[in-house]
Amino acid sequence: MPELPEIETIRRSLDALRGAQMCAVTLSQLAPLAHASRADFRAMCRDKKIRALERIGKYLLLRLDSTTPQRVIIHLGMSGQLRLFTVPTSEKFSPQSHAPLPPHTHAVFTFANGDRLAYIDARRFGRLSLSRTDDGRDNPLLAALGPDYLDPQLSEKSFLARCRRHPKLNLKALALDQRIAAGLGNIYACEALYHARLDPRRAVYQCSDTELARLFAAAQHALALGIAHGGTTLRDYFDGQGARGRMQDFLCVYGKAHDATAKNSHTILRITQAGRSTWFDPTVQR
DNA sequence: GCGATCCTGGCC
DNA sequence: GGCCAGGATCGC
Repeated sequence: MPELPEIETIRRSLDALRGAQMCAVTLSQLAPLAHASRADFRAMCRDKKIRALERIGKYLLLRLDSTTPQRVIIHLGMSGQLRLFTVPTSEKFSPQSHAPLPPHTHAVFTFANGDRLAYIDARRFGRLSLSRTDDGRDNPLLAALGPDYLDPQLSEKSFLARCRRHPKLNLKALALDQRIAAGLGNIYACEALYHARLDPRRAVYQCSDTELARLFAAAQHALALGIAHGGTTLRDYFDGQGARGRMQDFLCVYGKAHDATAKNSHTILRITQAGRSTWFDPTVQR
C-alpha cells in the first residue's frame, strides 16, 4: 500500500517519538521479522531512546540512541500500518487498562510515558528488521536499494546512468524497480509517467537522455505532490495519528479509466504489465 | 519479460 | 466464488 509519500507522511506524523524513551517491544507469533531473531529484535529495542526517524524509499528507520549505530527497519508492504496510541494526560498517573489494539497487530513498541506504537499488517507482506552500520546498508533489505528519489545527492546524471544499466526494462518496470531509485510504487509510477508524457510500454534503450531526465523530474514532482497532500488514502492508508491522506483527490491517471469524475477518463487505458495494473493516457503519453 | 508466490480482506 | 489490491522476490 504505502509508497514514499505515505511513509514520509507517517514519519512526520510520528515526530513526537523523537527522543522518546522506548521500554520494550512485544511481538506476535506471526510478526514478519527478516534477518533478525525475535531475541535480537527484542534486545535491540529494550530501554532505548529513539534518536531520529529516518526514511529511505519506502523504508522507515528508527535510529536508536547508542554508542554504535543501531536501527529498527520497518517496511509496511501492501497493507501495513503504524499507529501511535497515546495515553491521555488525565490518565498518566492512574493506571488504566489499555484499549485493545487493532486486529493483526504484530508488534507493539511501548514507551516510558505509556504511549504505544503498533505495527499492524493483515497480509504480512511487510518486514521488520535491524541494522548496525552507519548507513544501514548492512541489512539485505536495504543493501540493493537505490538512492531515494528525493535525496538531494541524487543527480540527474547519476539517475540516467542507473537507468542505462537496464536497457531492456520497460518504463513502468523501471519506475517500480527500487534498485534504480527508491520510493515509487504503482500509484506514483503511473502518475510520474503521465507527468513525463511517456508511454509506460517503452523500453529504456528506446528513450533519449532528455526523456529519461523528464521521468526523473516527473517522479520527484509526483512524490512531492503526494507528500504535500499527506499521501493517498484509497482504502487502508492512514498516518501514524490515524489521519487520512488527500492525494486521492488529485490523481491524474491511477484508477481513472472509466471514472466519470476524471477529465479525459475516456482516453485513459488500463493495461497489465508484469501482473500489475498500469493506467495511462496514450493520447498524451508517447 | 512473465507468472507464481507470500497473505488477508473487501467488493461484486 | 472470483477478482482485485499502495510490494517484493524468485525461478523459467
